[in-house]
Amino acid sequence: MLPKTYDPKAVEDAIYKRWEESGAFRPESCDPKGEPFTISMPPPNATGQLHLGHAVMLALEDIFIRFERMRGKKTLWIPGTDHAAIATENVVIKQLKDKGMKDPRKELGREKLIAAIAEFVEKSKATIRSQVRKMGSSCDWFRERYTFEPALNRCVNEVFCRMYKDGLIYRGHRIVNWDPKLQTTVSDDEVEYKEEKSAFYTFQYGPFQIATARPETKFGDKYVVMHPEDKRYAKYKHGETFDAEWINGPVRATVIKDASIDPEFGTGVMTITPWHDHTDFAIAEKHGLEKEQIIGFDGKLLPVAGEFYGMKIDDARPLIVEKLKSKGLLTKVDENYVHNKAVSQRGGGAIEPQIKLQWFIDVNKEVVPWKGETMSLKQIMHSVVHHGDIAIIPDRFEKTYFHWIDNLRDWCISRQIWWGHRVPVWYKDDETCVDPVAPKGQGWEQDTDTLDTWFSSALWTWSTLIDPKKAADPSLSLEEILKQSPDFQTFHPTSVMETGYDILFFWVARMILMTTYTTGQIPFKTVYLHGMIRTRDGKKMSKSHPETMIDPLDIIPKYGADALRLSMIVGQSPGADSRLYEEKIAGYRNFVNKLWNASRFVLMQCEEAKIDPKTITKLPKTSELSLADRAMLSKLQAVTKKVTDGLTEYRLSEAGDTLYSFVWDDFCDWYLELSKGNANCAVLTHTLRKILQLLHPYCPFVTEELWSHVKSDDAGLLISKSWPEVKKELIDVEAEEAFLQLISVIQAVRKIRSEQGIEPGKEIAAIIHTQKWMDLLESQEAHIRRLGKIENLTFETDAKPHKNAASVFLSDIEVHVPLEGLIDVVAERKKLQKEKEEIECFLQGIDAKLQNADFTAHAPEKVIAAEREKQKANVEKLRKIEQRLKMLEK
RNA sequence: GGGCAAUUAGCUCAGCUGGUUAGAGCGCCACAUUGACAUUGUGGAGGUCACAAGUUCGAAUCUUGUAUUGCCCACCA
Repeated sequence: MLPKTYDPKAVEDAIYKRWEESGAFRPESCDPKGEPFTISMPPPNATGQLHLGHAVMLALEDIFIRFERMRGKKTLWIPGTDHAAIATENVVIKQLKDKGMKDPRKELGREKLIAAIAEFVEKSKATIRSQVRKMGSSCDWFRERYTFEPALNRCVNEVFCRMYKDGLIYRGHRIVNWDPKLQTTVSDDEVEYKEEKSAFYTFQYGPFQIATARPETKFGDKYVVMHPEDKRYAKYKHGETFDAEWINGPVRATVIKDASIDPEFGTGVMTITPWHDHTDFAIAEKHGLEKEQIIGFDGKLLPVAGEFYGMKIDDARPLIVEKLKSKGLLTKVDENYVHNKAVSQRGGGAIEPQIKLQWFIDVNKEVVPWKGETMSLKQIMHSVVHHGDIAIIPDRFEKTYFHWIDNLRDWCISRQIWWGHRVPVWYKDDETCVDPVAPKGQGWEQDTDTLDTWFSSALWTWSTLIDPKKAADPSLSLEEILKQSPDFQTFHPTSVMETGYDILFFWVARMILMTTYTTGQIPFKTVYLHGMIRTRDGKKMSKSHPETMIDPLDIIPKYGADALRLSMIVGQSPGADSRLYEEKIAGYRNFVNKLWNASRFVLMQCEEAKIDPKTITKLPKTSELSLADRAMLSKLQAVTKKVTDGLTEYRLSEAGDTLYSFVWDDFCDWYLELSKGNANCAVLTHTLRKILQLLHPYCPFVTEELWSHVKSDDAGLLISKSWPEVKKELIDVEAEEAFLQLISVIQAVRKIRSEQGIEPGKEIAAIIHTQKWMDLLESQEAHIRRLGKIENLTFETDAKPHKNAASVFLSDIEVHVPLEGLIDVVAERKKLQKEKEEIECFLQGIDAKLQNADFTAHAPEKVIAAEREKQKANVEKLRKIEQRLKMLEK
């Protein structure tokens, strides 16, 4: 016999092991003729622990996969981890520093640091693997991949070189986002803007007033820019020069007219610092102006700063202002100026724009063949979503996606860190060699930069499907490797890419870019974006506030993986943030336990009837079924359809919610209750089995465990069981309707009990006046007695009023419970009066509606018919209430 | 500055293309309790569906505007 309470801790790990050993996670175990269904798991960063974001991702993808697997598709879910270049290098460097090392990069050197990181990553991968298992993820571990493995490196190198040859990758001096703290460039998407209040200074610069928040960049300024239409400065001509006294003495400056200047802002004139500002750089490029570096890559001022040379910019700023002030050049200070400061998403330090020799991907060059046209990478990215090759759920993100593409600049892909795929370019004297493998001969030095981690992640959907052995064969081209990799041929393009909306640009867009370019295929057909999980107050969970964090690893032992999964999926709509807190998880834990006990009940009924549930293989004939049986089986068909449709259309929350209320409200609260006394074990078992099947994608552990107790002998694991089909012959609308009537009678009796304050346990009698439901109710007498706790039950067709009886009027039935002088006539009258008024008011509304010619002309017949029904039922009810009131008058 | 979303019960949220007297979970109140389940059951209280105007026979649902909140993008020297 099952224990009274479900204990997930006791069974989850063993069940997972059984699944894994059965081979059920592998596509090889599926029907070979099944249509492929593939998901590439977004690889968690190999930096440590899984968090709730991963848990959501794993739960959603596991639901997709389990559902499609049960539906007979050849499903493949590839797990993996990401080497997460900057993030991982940071973590390890920090760890080494905590151990007392001052500058790990210098002290260890490239080789040793990489070895240290690799060691850390291996440990971290092991942790992640076990955590992914804890969530119940049914992914194919034999195909686990890693973004920094040799096969991936091969792909990265091949793609890089091909893009270089196509002119899509170039090296150039361009303004980039420099992170002085991490000593590397970062891409535009890795820069965040934080609001900051700072002083805003206005200085005298020759005849002009110029405003700036960053006086420390102004040493090299020798251009003043203004709008060509600005009348205030009409007398100055473009290209004209003037002399000005400046920080370190006199300078000669040139006037530049450019329409990008906002005449309304500040004084309408500014000086520019092309080396350290994106906008200024663009102006300088346009007019062919000189550029000069002011701030070094270490964040300190260069010799151009004169006496301030070598100072950190933050320290120098007040001194520079002081100096200009003493020279009488400071004309105004606004202390409350609010502007956005660029900070590094990774390191958190200030970002300093710098001009640097870097590698870029050109997103505008139209050289890529796509569907018979030659397009730029930007255009392809736009096209595949625009033409519906790729659908984004929810679709509003398509707009965001297009907007991002429109604003996309060339992607800076080189990084000055050591952990990552190294740029496959070699230099020797003046020669440059771009090739996947190192050139032969002495003296070649490989480029010291590594690639943006998203460069390799962008290849994820297809690089994980290539055969690593083929990838190791240098004689094969990338095309040949793809052609000779059966997994790639079978499983690509993948079916669904499920990930958080926060990496739509970082990752999803880049996969589209790189995969269409490399393979000529889209990477996936559907993008499903989930929202962020927030705290109860709607705040972000952050590491800096540990009390706000919910750690899946704390939750799983306490509530079970199933409860956690449900709490993150039900009530959550795609793309929308949701809040998670323990009470919610506990609620689903209760649900899982309810299911457990319902199964226990079924098993007990079978035991009592001396029927082994494992021998039950089919349902009894319809003629042998009770009303409740037929109603239940009928309802089960509707639920099966709704859940199947919901899962097919990615409405997971709705389908989950349907199951939740079906199990709790219909199956447990009514069907099981009605089964007490005369249980039909075959129907009970059948229904429970179907429920377990339908719920399996949502809560795989508990359903698998229960399945082992109720399945038929020849059935294997639930994970490999086929998905329930809708059986039309079991749909029985009449039974469902009759069942509702039965329930309302029982509820009516309960209500009277409650309203009249009838003592608990005290048996009462009820008289039921029926019209058309007479036969039904008589046949259900035992149920009504038991569930309504009624001693005597009388059915009458003529509506003779009973004096000392409380009444409830249903549309077709009225129920009276005779009370021995207990009835409070005044209260009863008041209640009925109120009810009467309500019905009258309601009937007036319906009358008006039905009288309205426009309504009868426009409304669909179904709606009109429903209104008529309502009217009839309520008129009848009203009549009864009036009769009853008259009687009470006496 | 541009864009996207949200606003429904004390809290967290459903409510699909307009059509029963607007729902659920948690919380709250009352009652129940030996045998599936206290991780329970029954009953109940609680809502001018943010506001305003419009379209319609009919609006939580569609349109427009307003307010509040959140997010994304751009960025101003």
